[in-house]
Amino acid sequence: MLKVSNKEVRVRFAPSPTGELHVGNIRTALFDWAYARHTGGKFVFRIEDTDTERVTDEYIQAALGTLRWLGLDWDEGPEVGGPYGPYLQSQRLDIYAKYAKQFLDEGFAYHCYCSAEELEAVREAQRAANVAPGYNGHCRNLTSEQIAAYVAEGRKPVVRMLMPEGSTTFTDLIRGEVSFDHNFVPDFVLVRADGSPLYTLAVAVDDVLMKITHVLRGEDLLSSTPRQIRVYQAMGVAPEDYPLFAHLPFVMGQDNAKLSKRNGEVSIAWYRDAGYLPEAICNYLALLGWSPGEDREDVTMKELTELFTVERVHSSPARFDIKKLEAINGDKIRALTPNSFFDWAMPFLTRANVVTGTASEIELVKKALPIIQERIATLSEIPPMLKFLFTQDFAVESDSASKISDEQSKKVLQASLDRLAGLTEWNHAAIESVLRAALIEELGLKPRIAFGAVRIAVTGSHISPPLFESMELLGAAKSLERIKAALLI
RNA sequence: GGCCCCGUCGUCUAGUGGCCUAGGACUCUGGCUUCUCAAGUCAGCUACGAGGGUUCGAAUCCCUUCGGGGCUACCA
Repeated sequence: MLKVSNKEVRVRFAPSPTGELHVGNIRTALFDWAYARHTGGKFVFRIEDTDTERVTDEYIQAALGTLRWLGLDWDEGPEVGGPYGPYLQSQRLDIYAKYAKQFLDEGFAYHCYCSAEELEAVREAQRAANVAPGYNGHCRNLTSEQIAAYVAEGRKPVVRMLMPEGSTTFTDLIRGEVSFDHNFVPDFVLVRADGSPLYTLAVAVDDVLMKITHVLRGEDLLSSTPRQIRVYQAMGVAPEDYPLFAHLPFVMGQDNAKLSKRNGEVSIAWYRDAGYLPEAICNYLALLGWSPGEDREDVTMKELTELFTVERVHSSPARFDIKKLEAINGDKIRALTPNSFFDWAMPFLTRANVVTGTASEIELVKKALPIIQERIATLSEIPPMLKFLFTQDFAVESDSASKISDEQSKKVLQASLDRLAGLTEWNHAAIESVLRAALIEELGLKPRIAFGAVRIAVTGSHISPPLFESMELLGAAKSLERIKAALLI
């Protein structure tokens, strides 16, 4: 039975930045963060960079930037420090070395001189014999003569943990009791031949030293848990002080399985550049493997911290569906205040070279944003939608041009031009009223036909923000000029 | 192959023995609204993987089976 503890909750997110963080990583980070905030505990951010071959400083920086952008603030970790630092494993090598030596001295681990080739041969044989694969314990009880011989050969040993007979059983907060027979948990390597530590050592040592109380991580680490627990035992940690484990279900790609570049495994930076809001990404990701219940789906970051519990995380994997993310993003955009929508929009407009940022442009942007706020799902749709208001070299889109080259369109445009030219007050209500009179009543046309032609002439496309508002914002001079020009198409 | 995890509409999920002729959301289809596109709104399609039990009663408990996934590294 789980013991109720009144210790302060300490949760860690400990990625190994061998690439940019993707939605799966972030979902884990989000749950870690939400759980820490929900319980009033600490959110610890640790970098697992023991794999020096694959982890790069660039990826580490990107990881920090991603969490910050998403609003997942950490209480301890890189840049902010904390009482149990350093929080980069590459800076804790002496600590791991100390424990490795201690395990060796106390008989929990031993030197293994087997070469990669020998190990591979053993695995081959095991596969062929159809028995459980894993280290065969060859170096467990080497005599001093054997050791001397290996050393003489120039072999450098790894440090290998000795898994005793028996089994390891623990209670996963999401999956219940899980048990592994040690026959299927072979002796594992703690320290490489070059003296550098492996994840298996570092993760367990750090979780203990950093006083981590809850380990919420991906399901792929479920089967490494017995190894981690063995390290706790070697460290002399009492069972009641082991962290509690909760293995989160996978986030999988659109179609079948595994996240890939094609479906979801793209960096969060990609989503940022594509115009997704942090709140939307977090809200959507929160729904992958968790739900607030009561037919609710829309949650703010604050609500997430209030509602999130591991009890409501379920055990089956979830498919990443960008369509739903998009829908949620649209909802979040619509919920933005005018000021904050403006703040989000400007970088997209400048990056797309639609505006440069002059005072007059900003004024126009502020007037234009309200008419498009409810018609977009991502911020990247803003530039193409507002381009017609700012462009210096206006031209009707080629596929729309053909729709206004017929006789009827010419009549519509000419009539519009005549009436609009006489307009003394240039505002959307006035524009609408004269155009309705001229096109709908006098020419007897259907609104969609009549206004469609004007829309193409003025905005350059058959899809645009509301026509009359668009014309008001464009101004009389440009609007008339464009209609005139369209007459010549 | 072995070990471990998982299995409700196409997708995310609600559901912890009777409230379930299974609810919500996204997608899709159709309608309304309508100056286009959206938004809004109404309706529709579609699910408890299968087979056995237990029980008055099962999506919910048990067993088997099938299917999916993970691990099986001097990666994490």
